[in-house]
Amino acid sequence: MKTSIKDIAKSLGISTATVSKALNNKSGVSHEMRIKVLEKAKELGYVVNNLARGMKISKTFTVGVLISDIKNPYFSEVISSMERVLYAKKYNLIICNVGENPSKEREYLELLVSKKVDGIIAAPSAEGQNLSIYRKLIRHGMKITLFDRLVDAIQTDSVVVDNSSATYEAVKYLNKYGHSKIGAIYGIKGSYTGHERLKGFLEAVKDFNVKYHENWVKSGEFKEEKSYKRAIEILNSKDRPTAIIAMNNFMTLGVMRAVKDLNIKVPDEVSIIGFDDAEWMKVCSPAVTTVVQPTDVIGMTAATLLLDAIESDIPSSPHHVVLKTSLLERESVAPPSKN
Amino acid sequence: MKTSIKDIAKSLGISTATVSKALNNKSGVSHEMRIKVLEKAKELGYVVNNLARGMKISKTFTVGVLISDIKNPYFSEVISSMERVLYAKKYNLIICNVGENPSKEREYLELLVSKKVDGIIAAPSAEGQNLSIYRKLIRHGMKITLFDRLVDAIQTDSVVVDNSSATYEAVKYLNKYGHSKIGAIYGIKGSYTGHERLKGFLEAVKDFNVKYHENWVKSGEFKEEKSYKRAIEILNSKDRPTAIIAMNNFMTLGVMRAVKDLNIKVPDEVSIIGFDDAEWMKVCSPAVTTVVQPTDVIGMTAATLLLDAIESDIPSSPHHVVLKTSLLERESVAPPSKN
DNA sequence: TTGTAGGCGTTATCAA
DNA sequence: TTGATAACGCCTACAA
Repeated sequence: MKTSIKDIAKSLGISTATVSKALNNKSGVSHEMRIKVLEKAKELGYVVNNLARGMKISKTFTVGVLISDIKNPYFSEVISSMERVLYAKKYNLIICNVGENPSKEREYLELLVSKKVDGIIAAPSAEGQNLSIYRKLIRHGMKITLFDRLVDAIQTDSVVVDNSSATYEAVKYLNKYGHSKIGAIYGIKGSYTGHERLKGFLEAVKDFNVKYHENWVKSGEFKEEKSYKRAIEILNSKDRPTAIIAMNNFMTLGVMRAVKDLNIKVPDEVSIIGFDDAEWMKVCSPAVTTVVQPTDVIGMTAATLLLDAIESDIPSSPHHVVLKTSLLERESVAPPSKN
Repeated sequence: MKTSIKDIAKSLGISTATVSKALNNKSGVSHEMRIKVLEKAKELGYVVNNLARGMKISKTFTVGVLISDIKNPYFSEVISSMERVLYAKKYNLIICNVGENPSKEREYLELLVSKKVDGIIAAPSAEGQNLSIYRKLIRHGMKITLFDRLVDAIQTDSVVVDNSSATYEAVKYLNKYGHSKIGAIYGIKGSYTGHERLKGFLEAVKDFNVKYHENWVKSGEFKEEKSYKRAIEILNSKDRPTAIIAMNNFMTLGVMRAVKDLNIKVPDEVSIIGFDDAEWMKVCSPAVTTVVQPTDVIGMTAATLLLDAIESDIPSSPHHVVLKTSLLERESVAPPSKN
């Protein structure tokens, strides 16, 4: 536990330099000596001190992962996938769960640099208050990969999904089923994903001549409870839409709870398209047709991008990866009823 | 980014000792000097190097959290709660997602000691192959708090839930509704939670004179797919039970999918009690009556226990906290039908 | 092949 | 109040 290379050296009557070389498979040690050192190390229960090591080689094999909510299955799936690729290369990850709290984000960011992480993977806080900090970090050489929420103003690797075309396609799909009165629960206009998804929706509404009514399109602020209330309002309006699109997993849940509580038959009376995939969407009745994000690929890509940046010394221009979402057809969409 | 106290010292024409004292609010610096140092530090964008610091003070403000699956909402909820209390005291957490892979668990454990974490919160791998390692770590002074899966053989703080009485109560509840033919999908006998939950079930079966049939009680190995298959088998048996208890969230999902695919009405034709709570359980039809674990309290307690152990120098005898589960009544239980 | 010694950035002890 | 200096454990020229 607290044995150092000094102890090994002393007990073997050799120098710490030799021990270090032996332990790190460097040249300059005889085979026999290396064996002896390795054995002694095991015997003494030696474990390298990565603080000292990191200080010397300026590398900690640690990366920070900054997200808004680890309870959100989207994030835990992405993290799980990141962990897989990072672990394969012996990197650890420090989780920074910042909610939507910019000052917590700031504190964590500073903590990460003080701990000398080799890089950061971040889904920056929605409103982008800390843009300048990210920029400063990058300028100072910190490797950063952004995901989920893209910040155009930051020149660095990023991974996002085709948010606007995702909702565009959702509208198109509903339209093909004959829907021309489509409502939506969107996130937050000021956030990247919120903005993009709403944009795609509105474009499609225009392109496909879908009726638009401001009472049908409301913000659920990415939250279940808000969405539940907004959905109730929409569904209770006199001339209600025949279909509703929810723009993330929590909001989808809110909408589904709303139709359940109002005792509205899905998809007979109203069709629903969700966003993100979650276990419950396949067991609930009806199973929810939804736009799914490839969380596994998102995590892998982000981690790989960061690793590449860390391990290559020549900084290349930023890679911007845009991944495709797909519409998973289940049971919550049908042609509108004829009344 | 790469300014050190040396830079501050030099640019102010003073010694690093003074700078250090000023920065750390230690006595032995004049007020004026402290101000000057603080200003210069900000001007130069100084950030402490926690590797060097940790090396000196033997403290990293980092704890490792070792779990089997971060995608499991049980764990992500617990972690979220741990993060809250840890963050409040400026500790970071390193996530170790080990699946059910003992060698990965071993590697991560070693990584954690090499990174000099101040403590470890762990839900040890099910079969307990690495017991001796945990024991050795504790003997060497590492602070460890176990949760979810208790290992009696390890003398250290722990927090678990009253697993056996949880399933016992579930049977009792069903029995009160008139069920005397009750099936179960349990986890893995060799694991702590798997064992305990099955034990409580069997005890209740005996105490309440519930009919027992080995075809009704099968292992879902904590997995959805297995449980789905086992549930299908149970439900297709000629003399099937009138109620089924599933013993974790994934297995509950498997059972619910099974009844859905077999087109069996719940709770009219068969009653179901799940384990753990998840979003989907409240939206699916019927909403699932389930045994819920207080994930929030579990995480808080484990983190607090660890923090206490870290921050007190006199080692006290281990605290074993057992938290209560509760049965959340929703819609999936009714009296058995009369055929 | 092996060893010596300096330094990574801090903090802490002891003098000045 | 301030400063010089020795660690913490490791790696790495460079010298032997």
